[in-house]
Amino acid sequence: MAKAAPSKKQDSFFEDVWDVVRQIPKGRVTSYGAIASYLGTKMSARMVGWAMNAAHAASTIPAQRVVNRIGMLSGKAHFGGNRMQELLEKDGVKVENDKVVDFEKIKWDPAIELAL
DNA sequence: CCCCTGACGGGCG
DNA sequence: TCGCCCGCCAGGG
Repeated sequence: MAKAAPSKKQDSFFEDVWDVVRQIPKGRVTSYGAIASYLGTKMSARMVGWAMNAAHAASTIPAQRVVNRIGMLSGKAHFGGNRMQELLEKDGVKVENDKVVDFEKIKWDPAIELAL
């Protein structure tokens, strides 16, 4: 329906966040802050989490690969039960006590990986 | 229009 | 080293 919008204004950085999350390789994880920093909103990691909330509704977004800075499955509750952990383990990511094992080792930083 | 909450992060005590 | 508080941005009541 021809919304005739002069410019979509990128639909906010939400799509940008999803695009980054979609590029996260299997077996790798990243943090909200890393994505926020890559987008330039490093001070507002919360917004990344907010985008994830919308991403969950859209599906097709491996939001389970996005955890907080300590590698804890902070958004696990939003997946329902231990769905997030199961998805991560299926990706080859070991999770223990709601936390990613060797998080620092498998951490995927978009500011570095996508900088290439 | 004002107030509160939220999947975070960093600083200070 | 652990714990508490403030800051950012946007949506909902």
